[in-house]
Amino acid sequence: MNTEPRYWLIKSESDCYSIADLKKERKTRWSGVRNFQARNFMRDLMKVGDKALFYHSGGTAPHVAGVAVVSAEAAPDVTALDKKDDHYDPKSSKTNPIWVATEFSYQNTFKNVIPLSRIKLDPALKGIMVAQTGSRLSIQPVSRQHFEYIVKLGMA
DNA sequence: GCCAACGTTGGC
DNA sequence: GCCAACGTTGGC
Repeated sequence: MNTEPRYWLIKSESDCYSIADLKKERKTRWSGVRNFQARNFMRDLMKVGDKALFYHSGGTAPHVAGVAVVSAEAAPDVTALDKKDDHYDPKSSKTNPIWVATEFSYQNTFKNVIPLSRIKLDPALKGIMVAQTGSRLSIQPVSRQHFEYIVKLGMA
């Protein structure tokens, strides 16, 4: 296995759950992920203290809005077991939960949001996964360099 | 609202 | 195990 990712990008539709919501709640379970690759990142690699760019997808100008920190490791995603929940998955059960969620805590909100269009244009961010067309993965590893660069832009 | 990208499902 | 069909994500 290659080096452990320590930095992430997590997507959320801003009118569904935004960084302002996280700020208000202070922390949240990142439930509702129904993609195996994204789940595996949470289950196998995310450690308490890992940092994540909070990305708002959807809307007219998708962007990175701030930073969240992993504050608890993966635990079964209870929304998969709840028949009334939008993310209910009949294949999951208490004994075989299938889906998990880590917990994220609020760290900060960028002074300037960093639009995807900006990310795509910046040579320093060449190769970042979120800028690749059709990159639908809702949890993505980010290199330390790219993470720190975006945070610097966001807080400048 | 359109459509490209791509993950998942299911027939064979 | 292949691959076509289907569904979903998400940028535009």
